[in-house]
Amino acid sequence: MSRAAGETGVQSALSTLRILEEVARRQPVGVSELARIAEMPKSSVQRYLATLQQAGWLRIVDTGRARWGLTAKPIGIGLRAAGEGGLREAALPAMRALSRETDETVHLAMRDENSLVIVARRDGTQTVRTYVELGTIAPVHGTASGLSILAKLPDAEVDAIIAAGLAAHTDSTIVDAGALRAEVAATRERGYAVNAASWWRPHVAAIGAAITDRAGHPLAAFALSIPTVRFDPADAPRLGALAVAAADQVSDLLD
Amino acid sequence: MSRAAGETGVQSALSTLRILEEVARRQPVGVSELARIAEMPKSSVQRYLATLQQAGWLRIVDTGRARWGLTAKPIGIGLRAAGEGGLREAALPAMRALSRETDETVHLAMRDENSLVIVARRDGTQTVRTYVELGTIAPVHGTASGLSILAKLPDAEVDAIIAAGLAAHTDSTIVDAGALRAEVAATRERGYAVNAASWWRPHVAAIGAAITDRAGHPLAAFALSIPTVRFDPADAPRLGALAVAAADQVSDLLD
DNA sequence: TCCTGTCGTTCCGACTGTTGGAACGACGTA
DNA sequence: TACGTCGTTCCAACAGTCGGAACGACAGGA
Repeated sequence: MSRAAGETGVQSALSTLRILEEVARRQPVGVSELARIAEMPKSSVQRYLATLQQAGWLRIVDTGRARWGLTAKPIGIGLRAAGEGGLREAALPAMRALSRETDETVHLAMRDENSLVIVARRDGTQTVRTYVELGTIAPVHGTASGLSILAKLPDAEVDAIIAAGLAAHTDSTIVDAGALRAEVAATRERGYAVNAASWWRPHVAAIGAAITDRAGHPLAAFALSIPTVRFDPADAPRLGALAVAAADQVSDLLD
Repeated sequence: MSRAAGETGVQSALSTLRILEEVARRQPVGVSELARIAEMPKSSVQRYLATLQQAGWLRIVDTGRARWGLTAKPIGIGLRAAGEGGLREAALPAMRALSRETDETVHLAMRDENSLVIVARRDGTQTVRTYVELGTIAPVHGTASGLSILAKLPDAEVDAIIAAGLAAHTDSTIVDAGALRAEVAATRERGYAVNAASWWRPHVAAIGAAITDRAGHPLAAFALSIPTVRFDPADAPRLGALAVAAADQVSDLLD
């Protein structure tokens, strides 16, 4: 049951969690809209909302029209998932500095198995900027952050991720095992990762540098996220060096 | 259904959420321990865990002995609950400074209806310190943070909170409506709140100062958390002034 | 002004998904 | 060796969930 990957599972609980996530993404939001989005009967959604309210996760934000939103309970859960240790806290000053030095948007992405979660963002001042919502989950094999992390992993782990499958997100996502290994090798040589081809999101290029713990295991990464229209490959070495310096600085801070 | 406060609700979903919270608090943790804590049959807990795994919230951290822990998904949800706006981010530097100036532990608590959530902590260097786990939910009427917030609310809202009930947490928690109103008045006069009597947790005194938005509505509060054995009421004015200054500084930073 | 579409909410019978006791092999300890 | 506890699996009986249908309230257009 635990490994069949999509077999059994308490249906009503899955639906309820689905609604919770949808509310988190769209709050404040009403019953009918949720029912449409999740493709569930309105009455079922209503019941799930009441359940989540009873559990203390949601509440009605706007009593007039019954718009639902999150309570503070998820904050506590989220903080524990992020680890009290506070990689995020440790990284924020360096992020700010990196953003100022480069005048570009900086993302902090934490690794979670085969995916990344964007946990912090710092915008540059450019008139054209990239945008990613915090909490977004991104693929390791399709982002500069992810590649900078792969580059610091032993080959066995890289192979495990390849074995798990390389999903395409744009026309240029690297889906070939050999091509990905080559890119990892190139990243190792450079010290930073370059995504000039919009692997994940259209029109977005990026430069990534990994943050590691004492043992050299990659935990997270900084990414400079730049619209392709403004991205000049000639700048990559300069930006890469800055990103690596910022990431190393954070790495040194960690216990 | 939505207001009966503890009536209907999808049982299995409630149980599943319960397990999720328990895992968050005690990770890494195993099936049997969870079953004991939550007082549920082991097989049910196992099913809930599988469900949460399927939904992407949990995963087995230690495959050898099947210890469960959180994935990164809750981070995203938690970030949204905290508000991308980033009160937390805005407050961190001021917290650090306040902690250094006073050499005491500083907490940042966000208001959520009638309760507070501790969302950040900064320790002082003292040999005896107070400890609160991040994500902990605290009562508004029983903490210095809470009182500093109440003091910035209109009387009608204070009355609403009184009407909701004043639960006792220690012998000295303020449970009398009149006494609470008096304490609110005293806090308004002072500008900061003082909990010298361990209202909430035994042996813990505190000084609280509220953070407000542009309109003057209190959103959160700083608290200097000090073991009663070391707390000197004569220090309160000095510490209070520092806390208020730090809180005001953050208030000014918000949009 | 009436009408129509959509909102949030409530109800209840049919039925399906959930429940939890029991039993398993593996492991660690006395 | 024997015992306790661990995580895991199975399945029949049942309790809980499901979702269509209908409600009053509201907003906008004809």
